[in-house]
Amino acid sequence: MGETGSAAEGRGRTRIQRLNQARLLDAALKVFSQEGFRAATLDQIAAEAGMSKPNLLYYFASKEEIYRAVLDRTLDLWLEPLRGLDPQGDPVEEIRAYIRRKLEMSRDNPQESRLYANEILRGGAVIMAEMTGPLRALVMQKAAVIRRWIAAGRLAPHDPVHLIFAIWATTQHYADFDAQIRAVLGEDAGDPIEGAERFLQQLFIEGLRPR
Amino acid sequence: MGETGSAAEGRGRTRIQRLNQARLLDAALKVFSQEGFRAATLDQIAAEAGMSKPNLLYYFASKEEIYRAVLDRTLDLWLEPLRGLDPQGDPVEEIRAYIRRKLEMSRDNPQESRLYANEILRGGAVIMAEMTGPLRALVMQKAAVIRRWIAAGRLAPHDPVHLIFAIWATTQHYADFDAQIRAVLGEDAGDPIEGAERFLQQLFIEGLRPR
DNA sequence: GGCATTCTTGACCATATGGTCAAAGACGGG
DNA sequence: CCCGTCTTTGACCATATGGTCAAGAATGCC
Repeated sequence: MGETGSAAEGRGRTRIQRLNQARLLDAALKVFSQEGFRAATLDQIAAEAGMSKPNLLYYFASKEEIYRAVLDRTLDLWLEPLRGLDPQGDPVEEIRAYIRRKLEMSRDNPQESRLYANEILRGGAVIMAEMTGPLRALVMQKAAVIRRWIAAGRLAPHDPVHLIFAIWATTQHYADFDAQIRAVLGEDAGDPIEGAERFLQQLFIEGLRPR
Repeated sequence: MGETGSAAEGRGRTRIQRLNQARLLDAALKVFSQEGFRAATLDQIAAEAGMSKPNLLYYFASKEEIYRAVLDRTLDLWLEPLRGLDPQGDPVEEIRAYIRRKLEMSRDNPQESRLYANEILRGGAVIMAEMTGPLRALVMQKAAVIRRWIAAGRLAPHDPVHLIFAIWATTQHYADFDAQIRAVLGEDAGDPIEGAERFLQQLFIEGLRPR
């Protein structure tokens, strides 16, 4: 008897299950990231995945379940760049590398970024537990690393948590506010993220004051 | 004969019209900013304004019309801080003041910020004209000012448009991602924006490199 | 105080949407 | 190639939602 897909992705038992769950999660990411939870419809997601709505509901028991599944799948990807901040590395170089990784993420996975933006704008009820749990813990851990760097005089004194917020804000901005950035920059201008990389590296390290 | 409110706000002819249109726009701001266009419902907005749905539709002919009215009303407010960047002022002090004004905006008008974030996440079709028109023009004008400051050696050389993006991103982040910020900081910590002000002023001006 | 105009809303409509169900169709081990 | 299991979907249901309408309630000018 089928436990009708109440388990998330990797747990599909048969080949067809794994394939279709993956197709559905991709489709759901696309739709949820553009529309947000409430405005997205199961018909849209099913159509995007090339199947019928009842078939979607065969794999995921409800709209909320597939939404949670997409969010879960994305969370790890989302924390990875910060995890890579190496306490043993050179502080300035580590921050540079973190900014670079986050910008790559905005370029290669803008949908994931918008999915989170949508969720958090709505209040983030669905992922509140991840935020006050693993996310908060990781931020605190890396903030401690940065504080040690500062204490050793290898970084100017700044609040490390707000520093992390600033890196999130500036890098994710290029995914979340893409429409505005293209409108302001004009269509002709090349990839905004290339300019962003140069600019952010310099701003974060050197600041605006002339020397 | 009633032209049934097809005009936006200030144009209400009678006292009751002005009052009710204002009440509806406030309610609409609240609901649209939290839910986004599609997920918001007219019933919600009407209830929030303390009246019936047909009465809402007496003042605004459709959901899209009240949505546009809210967006329009907010746009000016939104551009004001950048308009205040004074070409005659001291460059570092002007940037500082701009960051301060934008942070105040995030603290005092977070709903407006989220309204825009929602709209732009969806692709910004409704305000595309404002973005490629007035917004783009203002950004280009102020970018020219910043470029002159740089040419005069009064600011370190940076791409001025990306600088404006970075200020938008970091300051609006505290309104748009409020839920995440509070989750990471914990409930106890005071007003996040106070810490943000100190941090951003320092980051933008001095950067991270120790000296 | 009476009347035209402006406001307000209960009842209603068409459509969209999350979700159910039963029956048909594809798969795969024996 | 047969049969039990897994997939798939058309038809359907209850509810929500944007919007209409006609009639009643205020309002304000004369």
